[in-house]
Amino acid sequence: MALEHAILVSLLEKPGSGYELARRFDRSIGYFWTATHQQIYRVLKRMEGDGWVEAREVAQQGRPDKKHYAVASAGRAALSAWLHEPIEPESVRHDLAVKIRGAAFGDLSALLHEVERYREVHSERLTHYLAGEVRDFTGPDAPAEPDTMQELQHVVLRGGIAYERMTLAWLDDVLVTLHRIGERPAR
Amino acid sequence: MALEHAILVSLLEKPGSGYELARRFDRSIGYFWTATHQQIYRVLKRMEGDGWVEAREVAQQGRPDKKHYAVASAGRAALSAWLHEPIEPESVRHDLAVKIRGAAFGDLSALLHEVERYREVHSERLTHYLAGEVRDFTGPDAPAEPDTMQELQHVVLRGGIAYERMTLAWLDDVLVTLHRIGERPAR
DNA sequence: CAAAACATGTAAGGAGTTACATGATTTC
DNA sequence: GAAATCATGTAACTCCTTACATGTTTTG
Repeated sequence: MALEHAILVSLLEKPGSGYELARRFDRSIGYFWTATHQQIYRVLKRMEGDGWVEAREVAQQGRPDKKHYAVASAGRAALSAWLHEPIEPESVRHDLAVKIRGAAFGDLSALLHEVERYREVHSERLTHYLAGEVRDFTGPDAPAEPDTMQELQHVVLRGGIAYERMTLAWLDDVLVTLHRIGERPAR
Repeated sequence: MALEHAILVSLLEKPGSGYELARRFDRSIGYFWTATHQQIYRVLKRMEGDGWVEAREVAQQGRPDKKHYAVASAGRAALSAWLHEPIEPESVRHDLAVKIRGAAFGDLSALLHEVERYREVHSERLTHYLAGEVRDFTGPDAPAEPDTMQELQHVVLRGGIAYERMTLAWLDDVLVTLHRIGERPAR
């Protein structure tokens, strides 16, 4: 389980409300750990009960009150303990791979559409990541001498970029393979 | 949800018992969809109730009886329907990325060990995949003219190989970044 | 003789998803 | 006037993990 820890990291990078966290999980940290607002509010409440985070109610005019969360010392300790704990590299769940092998017993053209759709999604993600890299790390507005936090954020982003590029190349391989199967005489 | 569908694909490739399926989920299909035997027995029972698979009890001497499962026509139809259904590319859960960003607020040397451990695991997986590729697809014992099922299995395996290579290169990038951070003067 | 392989399950709990609920303000 | 944004929650359900349970045979 790492949602608690992802929240701790995000709050250490910048304190904020559950709502703000939920939005960060739609970008930034959400690129490698997803969570919905329902999950976040539930876990945040538990973390507050455990003393990992501290909430401060902020009254706002015209808007609902919000709870501003910051990491408490017990939260920092919990994060540190987790960093020392060895974790098994996560198990993979890759629907498309199942679909590809399933297509041998079904409809190859349905698979073709699905692969093309995946290609578009991953292509957009890559564009998005590359834009973020320029904005935050390599462009003219980026810090000339990044600190540790920024260096680490950047290397994680480079991982996302490498993943998307690899995936696009593989999806092309899948498309070529599907065409080859489609063109040859049935055996 | 795709465990049902992964089971259908595996049983179409080769019928077998729940126990045999569980072992396949430790290799082969398990490379991109994991499941424990508890999950498999439970889902298999539900699938039998839904008429997706048919079981035949096989008495054995010296061993517990086993149930030999094969896909029924309703199962084939369900798989085909799923192949036509567009699926969102899966959401990512990457513990190590969370740990890397968390290391900015914790212990960089703990992270270093963890990255090296990951490197070993992925290196072993790559070796294992490559051996499987030679055995089943490119070596002298492999079929000269692969059928559709084998072509598709091969392209999925190539995806796994590409993933492991990309991951190893990225982990090296992470190691280099960590060394650079460690060597420079603190800011 | 111990451990691994064969074979199938139950039970409890934690994690994640989907739907429902409310209500003001700002933007198009 | 509708839709999106801000802000927080509950409830029900499915899914997944971990631990427990049983008993034989083959292999080292």
